[in-house]
Amino acid sequence: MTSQSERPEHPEHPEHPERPLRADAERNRAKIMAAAAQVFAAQGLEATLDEVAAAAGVGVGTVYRRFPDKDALIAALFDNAVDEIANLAHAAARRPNSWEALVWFLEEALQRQCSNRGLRDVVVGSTYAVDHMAHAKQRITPSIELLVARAQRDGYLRTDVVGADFPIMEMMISFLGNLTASAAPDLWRRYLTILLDGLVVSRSQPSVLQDFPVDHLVHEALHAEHRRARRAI
Amino acid sequence: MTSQSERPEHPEHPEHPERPLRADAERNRAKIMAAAAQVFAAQGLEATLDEVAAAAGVGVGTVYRRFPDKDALIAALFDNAVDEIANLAHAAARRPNSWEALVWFLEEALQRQCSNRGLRDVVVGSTYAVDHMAHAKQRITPSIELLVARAQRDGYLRTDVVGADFPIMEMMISFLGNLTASAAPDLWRRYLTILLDGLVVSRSQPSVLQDFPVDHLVHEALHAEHRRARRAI
DNA sequence: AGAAAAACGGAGTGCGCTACTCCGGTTAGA
DNA sequence: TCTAACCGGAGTAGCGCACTCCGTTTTTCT
Repeated sequence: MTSQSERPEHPEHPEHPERPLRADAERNRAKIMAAAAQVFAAQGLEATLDEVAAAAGVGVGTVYRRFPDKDALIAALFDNAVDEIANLAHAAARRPNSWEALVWFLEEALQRQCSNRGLRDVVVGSTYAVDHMAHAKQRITPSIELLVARAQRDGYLRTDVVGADFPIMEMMISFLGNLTASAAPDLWRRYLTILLDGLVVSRSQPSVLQDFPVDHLVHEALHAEHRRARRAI
Repeated sequence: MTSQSERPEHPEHPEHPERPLRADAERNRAKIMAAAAQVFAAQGLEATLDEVAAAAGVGVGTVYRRFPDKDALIAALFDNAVDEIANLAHAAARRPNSWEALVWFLEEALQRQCSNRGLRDVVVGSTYAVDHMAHAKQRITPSIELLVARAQRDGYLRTDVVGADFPIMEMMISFLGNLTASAAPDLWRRYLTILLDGLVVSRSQPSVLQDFPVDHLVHEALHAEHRRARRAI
């Protein structure tokens, strides 16, 4: 990511990024990235950098020594996540059956999105990593377009949907996934199945739906969510 | 709503709520409710009571004179919204065709939910009106259960879903609805159609999908959302 | 080993934001 | 006309969090 605005020289982010970090610094950098991924995935972007530092076992100062600000850290994580999903799309494209390729991609991508609240926050309205979104879109869109076109050509997928419908449906489902992540990490699959049953051209009977104690789970999930918001106990 | 915890006597909320308000006070109360409904629906519960007051054309003091705190105002609005949806469910139950009844209910309920961000905030994790949720659930659940059971009995609705699936699917869709409310207030209908195509027992071809310039709209919607979050311009 | 450079920790700071209060002025209604 | 009820909105209090600063520790180089 090239710095598009000449950032005022931060004392501890020298103009020679080539010089390798000291061993302990590099170790800490890795610990920070891992911890941040964990914390932001679990709590979303409102998580404090203090929390991230604590999870990484370092001080906040150390975090700020590696990343100029919260946004930079989040942007780095976001780029990683985008990479991963872009790779999934490519991998899917190499599958023989075009319907299974599409389904496989959706399942894999959603597995990531549903367990990553931070990802949702970036996509949906946070102020973080705003300028990385466009790049992510460019990166992923064409692959999805391809998967969709093939599934339609082969007569599996209804022809009145377009590539752009898929990110939307993914957002819908991953929203639910985030909500129920703690109570029932796989509940979203139930609704993906229903949605897929709505996306095939025709069918004579429903696909099998994974069973869940739905009523109970919803109660649990919302309760957990309310506790989360209350920020204590 | 009975006050379940003996609230310390607020000077301006006397113990005789029977005494009618003065004419201007009553007028203002109505203006506040209307403005609050509007503002919270549009912006969600993070909207300030200052904003509500401004929209109502009164001072903040006036708002606090009628409602002990923000939570009370929100709770009152929430109860209204729940009433409305409960009535929809009852009305739906009186329709002759059980499938059309279910579809009608979903469309009407979602129309409300999709244009009301505050409603979502209450349901999903806000700290406001927490204790009103249980009541709302009791109020609405049985009616939905009935609509579902009938549609299943008549062979329209797949039998592996349960009543509790519907609030979940509604949440999924209304999440999207809130997101795209400004850019394309009806986009959610597209995905409801697909979902419904996944909920019928069988079908030989897809239902007609309302057409949208989806790619463009998503871009718009997310952009708008990011601006909203930035809180300026 | 010893010195210089690099990195560390985490208490502290500043700031923005918002729920709520307070009181001098205004209005309804008898 | 008189007073109790009501109004407005500037001000307050307090929190939460991004970020800084500096005394201390660790690495690395000769």
